[in-house]
Amino acid sequence: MRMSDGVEWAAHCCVLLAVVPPEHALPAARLAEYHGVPAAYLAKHMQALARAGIVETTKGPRGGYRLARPAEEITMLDVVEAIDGTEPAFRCSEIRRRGPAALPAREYRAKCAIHAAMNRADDAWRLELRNTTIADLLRQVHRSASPKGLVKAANWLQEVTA
Amino acid sequence: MRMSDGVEWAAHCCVLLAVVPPEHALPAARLAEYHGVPAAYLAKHMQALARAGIVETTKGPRGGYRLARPAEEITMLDVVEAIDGTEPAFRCSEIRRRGPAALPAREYRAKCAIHAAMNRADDAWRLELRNTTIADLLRQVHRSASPKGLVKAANWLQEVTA
DNA sequence: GTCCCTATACTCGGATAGCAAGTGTCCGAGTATAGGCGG
DNA sequence: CCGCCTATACTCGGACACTTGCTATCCGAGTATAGGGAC
Repeated sequence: MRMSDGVEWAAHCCVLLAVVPPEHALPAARLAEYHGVPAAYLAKHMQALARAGIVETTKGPRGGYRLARPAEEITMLDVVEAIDGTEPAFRCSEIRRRGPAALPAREYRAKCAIHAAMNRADDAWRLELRNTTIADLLRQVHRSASPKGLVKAANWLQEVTA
Repeated sequence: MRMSDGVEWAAHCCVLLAVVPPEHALPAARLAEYHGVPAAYLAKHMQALARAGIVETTKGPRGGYRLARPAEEITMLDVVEAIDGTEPAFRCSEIRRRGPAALPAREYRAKCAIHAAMNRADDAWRLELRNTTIADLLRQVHRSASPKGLVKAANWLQEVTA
């Protein structure tokens, strides 16, 4: 069970966009440059964020991406679901209804126990992701990152938004 | 992010094996027959369960699989990890260390915030799976399944273990 | 000097190849059993 | 009749094709800007 690498990229991009002044936008090429990832592929994932309403876009010169709402209101779950889809990892194929002990469909009123257990775990996972916002991540980075790194990042931002 | 279908199959097989008398064993072909799935492919997953020490095998006639320990001591997480692997779905590639704002490795003492958030969610997921045992599932099935189905399953079992 | 127009360059967006991992299958190694043979 | 031996058939186990979905890339559609020209 592997999560798409795009989730990591998208999350980092959201954190970076959260520190960009709202009147400015960052194009996909700059986001890719900052994170050292392929620009064309990152663009694909940014599209997914745009479709999900997490970021909004401006075309043309001085255009690019910006957060569509305050970082406090963007959860980790929003980002994960935008990139990876909203479907649970586990898909019950109802194999209990097959084979020699199968019964007519109406006899299966109760949910499959295994399916239910998987759903509980999935819910716990989603709850945890929902409890972390982009703003939380940003605070954490501000608190724990090396001062040198913050300065370097700020300088780079000022250069590209100039 | 898709989980292998084998997890569902393996879980159902464990539940079924939990009701087989300990002195009997069920070959992969019978397990596949009961669940209506391809025998050859199910065998592959049963091998994984055997490697993980969840089931033990007996070769030759009257051989097959049986649980290696009481159903109370086999968790859903055991089964999932046996089939799907123990690695977390999210893999941090440390892209924060790349690009124009990168620093020497020693500057990154704190864990990546995004990585940490993903790990928390992953831990919550695993905790929930660890809290459900095969015995729990079996009890749930006994309680909620249609009586007809239980009888039908019991008859089938008696036939193949005869 | 001011306004308008046009050409430009830059942006996103979706459609298109490539590849890795999961899916599905098969045949060979090993063993408990059942039957036959000898005592 | 009893015990041993052999052949058998049944089991798991790992090695081999195939398909789906993620990875990676490119080119076309649309737009804000900048520059030039007319007034």
